[in-house]
Amino acid sequence: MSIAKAGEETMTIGRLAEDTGVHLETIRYYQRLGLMPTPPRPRGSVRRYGQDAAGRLRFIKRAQGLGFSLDEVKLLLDLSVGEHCVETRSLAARKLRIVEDKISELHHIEAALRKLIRACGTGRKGHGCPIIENLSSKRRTSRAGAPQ
Amino acid sequence: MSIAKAGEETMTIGRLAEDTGVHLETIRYYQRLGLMPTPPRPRGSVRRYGQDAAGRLRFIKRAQGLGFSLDEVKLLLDLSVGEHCVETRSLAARKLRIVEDKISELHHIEAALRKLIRACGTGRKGHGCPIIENLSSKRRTSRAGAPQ
DNA sequence: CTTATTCCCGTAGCCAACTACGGAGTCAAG
DNA sequence: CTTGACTCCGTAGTTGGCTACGGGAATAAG
Repeated sequence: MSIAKAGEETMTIGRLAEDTGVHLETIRYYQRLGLMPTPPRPRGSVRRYGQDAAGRLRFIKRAQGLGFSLDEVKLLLDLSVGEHCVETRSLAARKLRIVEDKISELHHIEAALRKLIRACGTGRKGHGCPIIENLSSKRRTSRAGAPQ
Repeated sequence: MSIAKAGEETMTIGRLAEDTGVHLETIRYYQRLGLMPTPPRPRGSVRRYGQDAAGRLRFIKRAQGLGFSLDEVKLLLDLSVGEHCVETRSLAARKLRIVEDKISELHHIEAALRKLIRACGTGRKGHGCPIIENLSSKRRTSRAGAPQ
């Protein structure tokens, strides 16, 4: 993992798309957004991509699946090259806080779902869903508000 | 919590919006989608809302903040009144699976972020971010793919 | 060399989730 | 009973994240 590349740019964009399961047009879209690099075109030829590109794509998709917006993903990626440790650290810390909040809220939902399933299994009907109970109260919001 | 309401519909939609921090137009939008109830208009007057409406709004926003789409939130809300336990149960179970997956992936990110912060704190620069390393590998995806 | 795929790239369309607009109806204060 | 704020409701615009289209350039296969 450490070494690699330098001359391994072998895939065309189509192959890259196929390999990663990311739509070709989406890759080009990411390039426009600056999320994916746009390798230079060898004079009068097509662009080539290596494994690093595939990894980056997978990263984007996973992070996105966790609720990060493309802008946030961009931030995360920028963090990763971190030369300026100060802001990098605070960015990461803020991200961490958000992630922790999400985890804790998800744990609430998880518990509520289990409860619901159990109640449902024992024949208990409606009568006030624990999911609703858990999430519709006014108390501490841990910073809810902005979706995602 | 069990009893309540029945005559407590006191807020106008503007007040409801203010109380919950949800944009007024968004509330009306949710009504159109069937996510929020549209109380009847007292002959020749304005609609009124109670605390239940506020709770429901908070629920929607929280669930959404956890990555549920409005359609999914609708499902969750429908689950909550569950009279038909069979499908309710399977729906809840599927939801639970998704929630668990999200939690586990978030734990990965959390660990990666902590690592990054620590590495950053000890003066270590770039040289391969743990976040990237964690998320860009090809191995098990636990069902990544569809964003959210 | 011809022909079939791909690439390239700009532009346009699509869906979810809002957000804004505008005119007519309501309500609350003075 | 007038005035200013708010509500109603339909329609239209916006943003994020894609996805599709189309014509011309590049390979790749025969």
